[in-house]
Amino acid sequence: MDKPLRSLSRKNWINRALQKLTDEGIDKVSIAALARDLSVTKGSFYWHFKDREDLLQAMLEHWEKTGSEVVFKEVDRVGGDGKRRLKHMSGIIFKRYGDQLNLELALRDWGRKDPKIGEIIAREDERRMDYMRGLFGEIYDDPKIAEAKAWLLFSLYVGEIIIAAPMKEQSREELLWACLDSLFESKAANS
Amino acid sequence: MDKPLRSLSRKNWINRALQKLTDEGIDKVSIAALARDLSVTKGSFYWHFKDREDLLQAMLEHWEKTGSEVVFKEVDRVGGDGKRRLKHMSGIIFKRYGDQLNLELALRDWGRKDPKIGEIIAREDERRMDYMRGLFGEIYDDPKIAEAKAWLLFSLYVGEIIIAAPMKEQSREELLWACLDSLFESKAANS
DNA sequence: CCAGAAACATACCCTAGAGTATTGAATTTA
DNA sequence: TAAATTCAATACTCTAGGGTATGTTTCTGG
Repeated sequence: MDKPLRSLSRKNWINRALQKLTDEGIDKVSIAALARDLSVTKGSFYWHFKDREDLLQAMLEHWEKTGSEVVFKEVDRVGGDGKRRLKHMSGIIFKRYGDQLNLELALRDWGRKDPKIGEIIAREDERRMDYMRGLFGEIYDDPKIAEAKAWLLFSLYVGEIIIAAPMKEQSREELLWACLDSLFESKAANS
Repeated sequence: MDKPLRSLSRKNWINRALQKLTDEGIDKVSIAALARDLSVTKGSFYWHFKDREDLLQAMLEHWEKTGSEVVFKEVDRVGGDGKRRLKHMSGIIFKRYGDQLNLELALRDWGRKDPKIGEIIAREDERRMDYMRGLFGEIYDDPKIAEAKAWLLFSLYVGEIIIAAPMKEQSREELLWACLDSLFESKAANS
């Protein structure tokens, strides 16, 4: 099925580039450095890609395809009420590890520097918020409360990536679930 | 009081550099670019600084001096119980705007690339978490709950900076305060 | 008014990286 | 087997940036 290993494919380049983006940020995603990593010369790169922009575009497309849409689909497939789906989704998110989280961060940082990328990230974020706001809407009558809860959960997702402080009272898993539970304890709940 | 404007000071360079860091990330903090911005040549830079490392160090020191310690001092000065201090602190944080938040983000991104910077950020984060955990400890008996609440609040602080989705049910201020209120509504509260 | 220092300019070297054009080798395909 | 296609190497150009060495101006105190 796979193409012979002796020759590289676009996908090889994209994967390496995503790794570099994860590790060192978008500015360090240089053709020269990638070529060194892949033990080839730039001649190969310019066969597979028009220019650097072409590569960056391809990286984005790859990310969008493996984004949150996949998670939503899976959560909806299993089903359940709002609370159940939120817990299901959080379980998936909490299971993500190192590189996956760092890629998310590196992309967001890229988005802050480049407005074009920023818009893509923003659309993705809006989809996520819409989804979570909808689920919390099943739990809380007040749409303002539902939005606040959704925002807190979203913040929890991204906060974990960015906060560098150690947990002192419990493990990471324990803490995240305690945070989630905290979001379901409210006088304003209607179900 | 001020030195004559015709000649630049270290502080001028540092400020410009922090601005560049905020706007375009640490990789774009180049001596050449800063010199262009300041309408001088590199000759000036190397009078005020030994090399680029010297500048980056100076930028960090400036940030550490204007960090969270200032906020803690102010909150403790006004005083009150845990809940009151947390609200007071949040009021200060929520008032921060554009550049100040983006600098925070840019620094964290820098910290992810450079382990030495990462450690400085981590120490700062730990101080912040310790402070908030202590205050929530006044409200919740269970230290695990207190830590979770502190983590959620910290996540809210940083989440606001990074999440690009628009609020749809309320203004930014309303939402943030609704989030904060949500953190104080718990069956496990003891006061 | 002049010596020295402070602040900057000029001119240079060196490296990294984007991009192009041409060439060369391996594989397919006819 | 010969030709075409695929993939990569080589050899260049051009620009940006770090760093150094040295020249030039402007300010300041004696």
